[in-house]
Amino acid sequence: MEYYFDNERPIYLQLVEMLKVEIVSGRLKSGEKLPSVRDFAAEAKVNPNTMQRALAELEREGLIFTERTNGKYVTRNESLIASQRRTLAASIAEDFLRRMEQIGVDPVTAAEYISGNGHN
Amino acid sequence: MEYYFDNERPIYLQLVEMLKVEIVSGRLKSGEKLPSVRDFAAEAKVNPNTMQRALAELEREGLIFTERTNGKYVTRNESLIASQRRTLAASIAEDFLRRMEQIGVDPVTAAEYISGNGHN
Amino acid sequence: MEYYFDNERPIYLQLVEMLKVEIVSGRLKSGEKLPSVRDFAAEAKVNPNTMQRALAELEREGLIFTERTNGKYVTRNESLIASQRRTLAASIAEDFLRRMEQIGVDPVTAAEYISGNGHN
Amino acid sequence: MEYYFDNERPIYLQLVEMLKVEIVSGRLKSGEKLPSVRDFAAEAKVNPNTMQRALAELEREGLIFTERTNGKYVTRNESLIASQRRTLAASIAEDFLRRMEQIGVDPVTAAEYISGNGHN
DNA sequence: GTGGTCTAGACCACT
DNA sequence: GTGGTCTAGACCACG
Repeated sequence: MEYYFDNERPIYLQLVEMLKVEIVSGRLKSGEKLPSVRDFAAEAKVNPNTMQRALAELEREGLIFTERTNGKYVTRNESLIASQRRTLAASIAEDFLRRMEQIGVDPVTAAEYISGNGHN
Repeated sequence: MEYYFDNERPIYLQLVEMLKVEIVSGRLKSGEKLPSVRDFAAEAKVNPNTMQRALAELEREGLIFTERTNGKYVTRNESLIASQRRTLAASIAEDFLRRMEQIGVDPVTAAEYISGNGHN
Repeated sequence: MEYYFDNERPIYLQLVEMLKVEIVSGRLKSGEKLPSVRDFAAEAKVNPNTMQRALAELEREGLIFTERTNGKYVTRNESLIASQRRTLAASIAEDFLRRMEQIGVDPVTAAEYISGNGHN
Repeated sequence: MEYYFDNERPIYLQLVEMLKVEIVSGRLKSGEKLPSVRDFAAEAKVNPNTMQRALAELEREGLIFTERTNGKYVTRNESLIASQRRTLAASIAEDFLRRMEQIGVDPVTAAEYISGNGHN
């Protein structure tokens, strides 16, 4: 996994988003053990505290859990993962429609670009 | 119009994209005279050379034209603008599907998030 | 306000509890401006980051809110404060009954110590 | 039994309280022989002198007595134990009301949290 | 001056 | 070696 950060938003929030994508996509599997905070931070080239903060946020959302002194794991609650996927998908869809509206394309026409009917 | 740039890509290319959106959306109207390069650059807080480069690229694509000693104008070729809108829309749609695939949502399901049927 | 911390639990959590008590008791009034994070930290003799963490937690719970570049304020949502007071009271009551049970006093007898009937 | 001490108060006093709870709750039975001071101290992970001091205090209050060369025993005076239980219960009740007052809950409302009527 | 973020480095409990 | 916490100090955007 590649980590690119822009300077506009907090790194820890960008980490949260990227990790969330990894989880809901299944690339980080339900129940899978994560690297140690230190290793994970090194991999992403951020300070361990920053990674810790991101993981704490994911834990707060229930997507990962901690076994004390042992490590952190992706939640085994697959329905929660599915729910988060739907939420993410909805926000991606919203963003899509917003960008389409920005260039003067109404939602119905926008939908045609997805379902692949009668244009271009 | 707000101008935010990230450091990952050339600023002039980001300008090209933003200006293209302004044109195909109609916020910059067909035939409308643009501000002087100097003013335009000041408005976007970039170096005039950078703005010049972005406008040259738009001219190369036919979206604007120059009246020597007089200024630059948005093209009056509305079918070209429409064509560019379709191209932009197609790339936005492509990006949408790519992001959906990233999180494990197939195109058919993705389309339902747009047409608003049977998900969530 | 006096700040004493024990070493068994994180300082920031102890801060959260103490500040919550201040708010639900009304000593920190609804809508009242808090001291700056730095001043507040100095007053409590903790590192500003620690105070920041405690305040972030209170904000997450909705008990305080931030006006960017301006300061932090106690929520104006008085029903939320009342709700938190009930929650806190319930946990204090639970603790009371637990301690009474610890020394072999059943809940009914325990209640008499509160309502002040026929014992001692 | 678990022994946790905070650093704010003398350990021997904390021991006194914990042992008193054990006695009035009946987990240490009337007439029961206590472990040797040495063993008792080891169990609680404190210095034998500290344990000795705690037991001396309990003896002063009559809750335990010493058979010279033989060991220490919980008092057989059950009415004293019962009296101590009432005293302890009263102080727990007092603490409860104090904490409730701290958060702005008056005694009558506090009592309802115990009897379980008409709140929340 | 405000809050927010990030880094570096340390110490702790737990196993 | 693990996560958790704390401190110190720095930089940033915003107004």
